[in-house]
Amino acid sequence: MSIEQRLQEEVSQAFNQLFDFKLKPEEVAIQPTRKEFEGSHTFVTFQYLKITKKSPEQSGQAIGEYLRQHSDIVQDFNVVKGFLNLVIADNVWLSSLNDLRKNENYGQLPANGQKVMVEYSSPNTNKPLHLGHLRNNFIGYSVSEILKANGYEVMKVQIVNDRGIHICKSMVAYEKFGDGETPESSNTKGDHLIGKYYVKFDQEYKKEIQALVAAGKDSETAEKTAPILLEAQDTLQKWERRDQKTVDLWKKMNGWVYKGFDDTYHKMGVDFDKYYYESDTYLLGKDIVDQGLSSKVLYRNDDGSVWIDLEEDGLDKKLLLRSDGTSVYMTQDLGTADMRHQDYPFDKCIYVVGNEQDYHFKVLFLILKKLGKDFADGLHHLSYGMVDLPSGKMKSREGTVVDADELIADMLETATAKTKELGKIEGFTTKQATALYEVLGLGALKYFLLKVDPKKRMLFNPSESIEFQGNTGPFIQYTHARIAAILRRAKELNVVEDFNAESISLQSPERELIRLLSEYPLKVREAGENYSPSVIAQYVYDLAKEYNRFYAELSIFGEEDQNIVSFRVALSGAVTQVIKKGMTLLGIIVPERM
RNA sequence: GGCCUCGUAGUUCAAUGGAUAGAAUAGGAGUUUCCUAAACUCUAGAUGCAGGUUCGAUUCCUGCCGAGGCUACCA
Repeated sequence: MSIEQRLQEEVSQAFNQLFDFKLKPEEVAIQPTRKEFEGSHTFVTFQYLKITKKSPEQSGQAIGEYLRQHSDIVQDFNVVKGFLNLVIADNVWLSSLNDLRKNENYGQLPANGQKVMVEYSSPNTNKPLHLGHLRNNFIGYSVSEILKANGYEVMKVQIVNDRGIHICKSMVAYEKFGDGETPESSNTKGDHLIGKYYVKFDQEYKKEIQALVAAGKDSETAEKTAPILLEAQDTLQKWERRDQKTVDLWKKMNGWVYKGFDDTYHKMGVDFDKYYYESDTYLLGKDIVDQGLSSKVLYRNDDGSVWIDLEEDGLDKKLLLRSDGTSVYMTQDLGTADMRHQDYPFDKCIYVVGNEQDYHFKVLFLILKKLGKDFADGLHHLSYGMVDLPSGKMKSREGTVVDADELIADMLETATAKTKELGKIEGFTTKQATALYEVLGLGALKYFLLKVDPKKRMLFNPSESIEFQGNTGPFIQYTHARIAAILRRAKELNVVEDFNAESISLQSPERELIRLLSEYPLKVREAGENYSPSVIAQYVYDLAKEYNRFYAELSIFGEEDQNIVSFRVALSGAVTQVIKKGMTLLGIIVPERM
């Protein structure tokens, strides 16, 4: 049982004894004590005054007095206004350190028998990945790891948007201007090559529009009738008719893109258990629409189109089948959700998708619920905010995107330069040094994107956002490497990590470190409940920061008392383990030296 | 227009309705015969505006101002 839980029990007993009131232990609100007061746990009395029928101060005093006399773990207390600050005995801290040290699975909750599907990444195949995708992928991967730590069985999937007008645009431009170029012939990553033709399409399209306008057409007509656009639409129709030549080209070009994506995913350190392809799923959902019609959840218009009316729920009417009987995005998503639930009978399914689709998912989930799908309650849209640039939103057509591959390469370069400048790679082989640069560059990038609450929009300034000092990935990695050095030295000196708790009186950074360590499982749970890697990121930073304070203030091997040396080495070992676990949840590797 | 987010130090981010609103960075001042200075210490600096609910509001409610998003028989 954690210290917090024990306190809840004891406060509950105090209420029973002092005020003859049955307060459930889980209803006892304990919060961390602010730095400037003595103690580690604080019980706030205000909300219980109706029960105690005393002033805040008197209530705190009474409960504090009771705990000091009857509690096994409370050594002392003080009351400031209505806040009862509790001081936990050192031996309690020390034994809790020993408990968590011995627990290899510390922070890993037991399996809860529930299955979760996490969908993330899900790119279009007409252009390379960009900064927004990086945030998506890092969040998706990290949330999957966090859910595993919370006892879920996790299936990571993505649905590749491999068909549609966008890829046809690249295809048309490639046929017109490609001249047989391949990734090999031009030494270009496949996804970048396709992206090049997507941009080319847009340039030609704009030229044609201008020409048409110059010839006297109004701009709206020009936009709709530009020959190259008609060609793209024609290509889409040929694709849907399974025209062999079109399908062959489509396969070839998508193949190039997948190779490029795989390369980027590999560099990013993310992976998937299963891929879905929209070319396989875009026709799904019609049978669900039929069911919906017969159960009268949906209705058919005079022109034959099928709709659902969500106005009672404060939303609009939504189209589900066009008048010509073809489906729309929503239809396909209905079908896909149903199919995925059959593939993998999940209890929860998390869609990691940007917040511009908030409305879409609200509608999707509501329709599934109205159609009586029992899995609808387990669906969750993990809606994350856009990554903005100082110039505003990224727009691929305006060339203001930050390319994922380029950014990763930049990070590596910066990490390399920084490391060399600090002269930190003495004794490293070239291979080790390269590996370290990757770990640091990627760590900085991932931490930067994950430390912010996913829900919030965030700003990325290419020239100054990624730092290696302060609240950053490398700061935490550095702390880990420092501790690793301590542990290596301890091994050389044959320091045993077992210590005698009786004779140790804790210094404040030591007590604070153990307190932080004991919070870790709570943070894992909080991160899981909120689908928020940022909870872990902030926590690991706090832990690393506190360790550095400890490191600066107290000597480990300079201490004469060998028992204290053992204790400090043991504490360091526990800190490094938790840092590593936490960073692993974020998908960030921590180095042994740097 | 309607609907949904969001406004916190110069800047980028924190804060289950709790105490004197935390960090980082940029600024100022320091720390290395001592386990890695990518570190540590000190200093200065913020809740858009106006009301309301509450013992207590950055947090909840209303209005205003400002930023962004959604509002396709596109995906």
